[in-house]
Formats: sequence, C-alpha cells, structure tokens
Amino acid sequence: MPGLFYCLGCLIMARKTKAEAAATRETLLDAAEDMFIEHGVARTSLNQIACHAGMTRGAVYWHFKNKADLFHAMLQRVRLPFEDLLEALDDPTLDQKPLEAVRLACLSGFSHLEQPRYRRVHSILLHHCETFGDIDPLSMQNEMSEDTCSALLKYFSMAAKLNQLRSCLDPDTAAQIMQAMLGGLFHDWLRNHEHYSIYREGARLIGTQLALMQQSP
Amino acid sequence: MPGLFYCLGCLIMARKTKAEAAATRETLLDAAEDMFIEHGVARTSLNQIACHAGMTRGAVYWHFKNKADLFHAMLQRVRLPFEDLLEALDDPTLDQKPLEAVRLACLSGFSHLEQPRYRRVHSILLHHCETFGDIDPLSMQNEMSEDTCSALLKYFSMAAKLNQLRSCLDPDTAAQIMQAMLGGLFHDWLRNHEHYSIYREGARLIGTQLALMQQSP
DNA sequence: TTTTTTACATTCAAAAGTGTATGGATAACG
DNA sequence: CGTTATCCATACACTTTTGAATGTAAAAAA
Repeated sequence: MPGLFYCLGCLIMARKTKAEAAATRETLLDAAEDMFIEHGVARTSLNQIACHAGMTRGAVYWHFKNKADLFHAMLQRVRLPFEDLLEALDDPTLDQKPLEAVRLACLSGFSHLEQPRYRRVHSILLHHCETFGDIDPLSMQNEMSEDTCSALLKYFSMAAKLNQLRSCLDPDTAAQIMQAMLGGLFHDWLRNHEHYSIYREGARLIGTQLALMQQSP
Repeated sequence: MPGLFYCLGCLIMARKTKAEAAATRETLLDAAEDMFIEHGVARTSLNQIACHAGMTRGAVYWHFKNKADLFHAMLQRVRLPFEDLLEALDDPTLDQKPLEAVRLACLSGFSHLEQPRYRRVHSILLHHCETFGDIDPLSMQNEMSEDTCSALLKYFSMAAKLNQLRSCLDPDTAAQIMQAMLGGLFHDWLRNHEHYSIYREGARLIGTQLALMQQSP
C-alpha cells in the first residue's frame, strides 16, 4: 500500500503511480454515477462525490476542471446505445430481410442497455439531470431520436420495396411508430429496470409489432 | 394604480386587494414556469423567479412556504392529461367499439396537451426537474403509465371478446405496445413541440397503429 | 542521484442561496 | 371610523458550494 502514512496527526496521501491515478479517476466517476442517480445531478456537490469515493475535493479538481467536465467524462465512458443499434444493422446477410434486421438491431440495443454502466448513465441522462452547463440532455435525446428514425426509415423503405410491408402502411409512418415505441420502452424500462428485463419484454413487443407491420405472404 | 408610491427614496408596495394578491400569486407561478423551463428547477433560485415576476423574494415567501411548496402549487394548476384520457373513455355509446374509444381517448389527451400551460408543466415534470423535495417525477410518471396501461388493457380485452383484435395479438401485449407508443410520442413531442402538432401527428400514428391491431372483417 | 512533476489533501476567500425577522401602508372588517 | 390583519419589500444571519491557493511526499525524468 504505497504512499499512505501519518504525518503530524494528519493522514497524508502521497503521489500515486499513473495506473493508480487512473484508477482513482474511475473511482470518482463511479461515485459520481452513484450520487447522481440517488440525488440528481444538480443536487449533488463535488464534496459529496469525493466523500463517497473516499477522497476529498482536491482529487476531483485535479482530475476534472469542474462539475460539468466530470459529467462530460462520465458520459464519454459509454457510447450511445442507438449507435450500436445502427452498427448491428450493417449485416450484409440481412439485405433481403430488412424487418428482421430491425428486430436484431433492437435486440442488440437492448442487450447493451442491460449492462449496468450503460443503464446507469442513460438513466442519469434521461431522468436525473436538467440542462446543465454546456450539456443539454434534450438535444442529445433529439439526436438519438433522429438517428434512430432515419435508420429505421431506410430499412422500412427497403421492406416496402420488397413488398414485405403491409400495403396500408407507408415507410415513414412505420418508422415513426417504431421509433415512438422504442423511445417509450426505453423511458419506461429505465424508470423501473428492476421489475423486468428490457431484452425479454422488448424482444416480445418488438417482435409482435413487426409481425403486425409485416405483409402476410 | 393603488398602493404604489415613493417613501424616503425607496419604492414601497402597499397592501393589495384580495384579487390583486391572487393575481400576483398566479404571476409568480407563471414566472416560475418560465424559469424552470429555461434553466431547470434545481438551478433557478427563488430570487430569479421573483425578479422575473417583477417582485422580490418577500412575495414568494408570503405566498409559498418554500420552493417545493411553489413547485407543488405549479403542478396543481394542471390536471394530469391521462386522467382526461380515462375520462373520455367513459362514453357509453362506444361500448361496442372499444378500439374507437381508445382512439378518441388519445385524441382527447393530445388536445389537452396542446394547451400551453399543460404542455409547459408536463415538460418541466418530464425534462426539467430531478427528484426534488417530496416530489418524485419518476414515480408520478410510473403512476401515469400504470393508469394508462390498465385502462388500455380493459378496452383491448373488450376488443378481444368482440373479436375486433387480431388473433395473433393478445390484449396484454396490445396494451403494452400502445402504452409504449403513447409514452414515446409524449416525450418526443414535449422535446420539440414547436416542430409539429401532437394532435395531428399523434392522431395519424395512433390511427394507423389501431388499424394494424384491428381484426379485418 | 538530483531535480522536477505529479497526485492528491488541506485551507481560505468569495459568492450564492435560504429562511426569518422586521417594517409599513392600506384593504378589510367590525 | 378605528382597528387589525394582510401583502409585500427590505435587511440580516446562516449554510452550502465553489474555485483557487498552498503544501507535500513520492513517482518520474534528467
């Protein structure tokens, strides 16, 4: 346990190695997640974060410029789930089955979301922070929505061309309906993730919805 | 202009009539809505609210116990939209057309939401406040979701009994899908209400979705 | 090895916000 | 018409939080 000893009755924490310093940075971000979820972003002070991590504000101000900088670092530890969702859509074997591609992309997104760190950070973004500093969670949500909707539109258009979409359903409307469903599921599950698995329930709902949208052969 | 004059170089505001006092209370609540939407609930001080209303904190502390009390009063100026939605479902002429009842209930909810005060307060609840005092917006959202879902389930069950629901779709799943859609639409529109009308777009999407769910005769 | 930089803890000053106490003119009431 | 309670502004004490300054022992560099 290097660098830990007493000096004049006061506990002195000496310099850490680079690896140790990086670890304390992660510890601080973990502690910030905890406090943000429990008390909200605005109502947790940097001192609360430092204490919960077993340190003082000195550590926080060394690793981060201020609270907004720490918040930004916390966000950058996770990638947005819908990017993964879009990634999974790039499967060449699904070119002839666009609705199946949408289904698998949703499943991929759900499974990413169930990882604790992803879930916690997105819960903070959606439910535990107001507009804060240079970070506007609403515009971030809007970006996610637009990305999702445009990707969905692309695949629903393919489905329409392949005559796999019900004739009464145009691709735009299909994409909007699906995007609203995904957003609703997302918000709902983040509010009470301990009650059910978004992977299981989401898969079931998305599956039946896609079946409703599909042109019966 | 009663009760307004100068005294020793300092502007003195004398006692108002009861009607005037009630008006300043409303003015304070309006100002609070403005500031909450612009800066978030946690990051607006009572002084900012008072200044934006053209008064001082004295007025705020006279009409409200503290910030949480003011927030609660702001919420009580609007009723929750899904209560109206449930209200509209109580139409006896629709007993034989439960899916149509659901559609009309959604329309009723949408039209209520487009009233500025409803929209603003719900926008604050969903997007501009963290858990605050004795008010937990997440549990309020959960209550709204559960109420909506149980009402939807009731009517989708009726539809199933009347053989108006597609056979591949059980009432529970139908209610969950519809509730996710409504929640997604709700969040989406509150994020950028200036871009479209939830009444028009919502009506269109809900209509096609219900058509997808309906058993073709 | 010597010097410099790092990785924090501690301390301090300043600002902001809250709650309360006080004052004061007048509307409301008897 | 006199009294009282009201409606709000002002002033004060207190707490909380922030950002910066300082100290320091060891890691890292020279």
